[in-house]
Amino acid sequence: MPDRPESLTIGTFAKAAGVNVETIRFYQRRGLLPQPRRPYGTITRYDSADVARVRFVKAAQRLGFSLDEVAELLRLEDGTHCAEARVLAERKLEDVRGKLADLRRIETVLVSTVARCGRRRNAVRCPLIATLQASNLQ
Amino acid sequence: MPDRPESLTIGTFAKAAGVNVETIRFYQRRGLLPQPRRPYGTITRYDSADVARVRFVKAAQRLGFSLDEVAELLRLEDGTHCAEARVLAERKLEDVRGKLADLRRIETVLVSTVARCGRRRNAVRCPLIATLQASNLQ
DNA sequence: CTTGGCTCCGTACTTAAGTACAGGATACGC
DNA sequence: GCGTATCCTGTACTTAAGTACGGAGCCAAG
Ligand SMILES: [Zn+2]
Ligand SMILES: [Zn+2]
Ligand SMILES: [Zn+2]
Ligand SMILES: [Zn+2]
Repeated sequence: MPDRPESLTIGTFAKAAGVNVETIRFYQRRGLLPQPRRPYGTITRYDSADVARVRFVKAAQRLGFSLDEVAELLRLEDGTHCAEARVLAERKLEDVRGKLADLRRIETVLVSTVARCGRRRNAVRCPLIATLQASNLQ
Repeated sequence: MPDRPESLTIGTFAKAAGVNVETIRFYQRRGLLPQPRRPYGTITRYDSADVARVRFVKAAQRLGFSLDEVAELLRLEDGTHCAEARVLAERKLEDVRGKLADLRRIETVLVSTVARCGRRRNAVRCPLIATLQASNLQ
């Protein structure tokens, strides 16, 4: 990472991290990034460590961690709390598997619902709508 | 459905539909249920058709339709627009399959991440955290 | 040394799907 | 005919993850 240290204004920082400025400020308010402690009347500078931190947040988000959960992960950032980090990841894996099960069930119902639709033998009404109205869906 | 017609107050209606009163009013504001056109100073009564309508909303929601989408489905409620209903359902099925693919990818990454965690050979740091920091996750 | 573009900070708005509540009217049981 | 349960209406709050904006302040180029 050839990066001049302490050289980024918030705008270039945001661009480098692939988010926009408002998101940076939002993360500062949320404690995901340190508050900009400026001696008042100065412009804060950021470096590649800050960029890495935002990338960390985004990577964890892509795995389904909420910002609160990411904050927890960041507290373990020094990497000396393997057990705690593992618990968080395993819990998230359970979440993901739960959602997968829900979606598979929904997929099945939708497939059969679509199949019934358009296949109306001698019915006047759309069987898809009728099915929803009958509410015989789990 | 042995149900005295036009007999339900909003409270019993809500109970019968399995939602609470505020939700009924919310649906009225959102146009999912008709506005209570009362001759002023009277209490609106509801019947089993209203209950069925709320159940329809809930059934569609369980399949992942948003309230806006449910409103669209309700516009097709007479069942004479089979093609339109089918398009909506097929679009939703695509949504669901997209989400499934995302979650399967996330599951894979989480499984390997958890596996790396705790299995730190001669590293000082937790490999799970290190992985997130490296941001080498799709 | 001015001008235009960033930056800073605080506040308010956004979406979705409700939930909560205040203040007043009405209906029902006894 | 009184108490209270229920209703009606409107407004504001909730969560999550931002987005938008307004008024200053700072800074660098010309
Ligand atoms: Zn620890
Ligand atoms: Zn049509
Ligand atoms: Zn159909
Ligand atoms: Zn670990």
